[in-house]
Amino acid sequence: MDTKPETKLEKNTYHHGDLRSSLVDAASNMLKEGGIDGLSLRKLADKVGVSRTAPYHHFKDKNELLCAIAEGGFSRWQQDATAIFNQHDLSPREKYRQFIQGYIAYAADNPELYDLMFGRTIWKQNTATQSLRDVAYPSFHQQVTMTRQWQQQGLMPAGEDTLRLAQVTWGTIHGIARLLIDGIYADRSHIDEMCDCAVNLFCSEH
Amino acid sequence: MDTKPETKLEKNTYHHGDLRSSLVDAASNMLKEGGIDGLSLRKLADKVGVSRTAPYHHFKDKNELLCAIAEGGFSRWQQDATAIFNQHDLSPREKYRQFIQGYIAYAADNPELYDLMFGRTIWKQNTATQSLRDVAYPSFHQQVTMTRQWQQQGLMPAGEDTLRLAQVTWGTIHGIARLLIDGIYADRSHIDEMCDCAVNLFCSEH
DNA sequence: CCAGCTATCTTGACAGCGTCAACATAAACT
DNA sequence: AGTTTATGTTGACGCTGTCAAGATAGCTGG
Repeated sequence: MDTKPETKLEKNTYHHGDLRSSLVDAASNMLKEGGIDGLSLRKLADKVGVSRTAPYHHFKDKNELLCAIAEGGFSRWQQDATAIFNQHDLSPREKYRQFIQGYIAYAADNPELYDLMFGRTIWKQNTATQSLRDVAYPSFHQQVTMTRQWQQQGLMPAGEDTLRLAQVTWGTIHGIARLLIDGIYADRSHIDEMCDCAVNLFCSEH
Repeated sequence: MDTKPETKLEKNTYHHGDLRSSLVDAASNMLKEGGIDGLSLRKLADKVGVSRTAPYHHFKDKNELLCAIAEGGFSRWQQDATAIFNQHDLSPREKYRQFIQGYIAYAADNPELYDLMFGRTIWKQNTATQSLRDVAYPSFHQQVTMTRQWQQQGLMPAGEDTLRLAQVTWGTIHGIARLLIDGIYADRSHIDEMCDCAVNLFCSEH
């Protein structure tokens, strides 16, 4: 035999030692390649070098694995987002522009991951893990919090109900992201112009 | 045997007679029930009363069947849309409000169909049938045409590039529709308020 | 130090899926 | 009437997710 995949610290033991995170890592790559449907638990197990059913000792089913992947996606996006928000010396309007540009860029760079994070596979079926919820819900809620702030800064119309405004503005960037990653708008080259257009519509005159 | 599904005009012949449209009909229902993944060609054939592979004489593969279903979805939406546009005695603003409300209502009433029509299954994989393209592309393009008209009517900002504006406004209603049918915004009860909010953002003062 | 418990990994099996190949039937055309 | 063509059938293959049962190894208590 001896055909096990070698890593630096390969122990080649019966027990893998760190299978769970290895699975999430490899699965994230597989997701990137072939999307949710292209992510096969059997191929995944094969890639990591364990038997078909080994993953089932770390994830109840495919859904739980997907939730784990999505969780990582939310964490990384949260980092990107706070990096944008923490920038100084930027007008609120410019900061908002960068935010939605960064949002769509994240989606465009990780289309399959975005589809997993904000797609129906997890949310429509209502199969989100608790730990995924713990990461995702704050991310959803942040959109409302930020919207309130933007209203207070005079960037967005104060007259509108904050929740509705957040839903519409997030809906917009989500919709643009989806049109992009779903292949309806093929070219990324116009993203910037679209973001500018959205900012013009949503934000009061500079 | 005699277990064939009976219809009024049941001929019980070897040849079905109208299998193709029967398949599309039954498949549309199945889609409504279980979504794209829940639509199984084998169950479908069983439901219609033919053998597993009979559908393959009418559709090259599952994708072609899906395209045929989507085609019907576009036709029906086109009817709804023109009905809205043909209304008289309505201000442009009110007409636009009814349009986006109707759009989202159509999506909410036919979530799985909408997912098929505007989802990645068909467009990302670039597997749309020619006849589907012939129905879908005009529908996409209409959004631009209407946007230009709305700009000329003074409803939407004339300064913005028409194509970008169309992309952003369509992106918005598409995004809201998706958030709704993907189970991220669970309740339909706030649709009207969201539409009002969107109209306020996009359209100049009445 | 060793017995036993538990976590982990294995092979075997099953039902469901889309789809190809080969064959059967009926209708349509020459 | 005879042949082609359209449409239906059964059989088979490889893929999928997942359950059940058995094997191994590491941990924990006596």
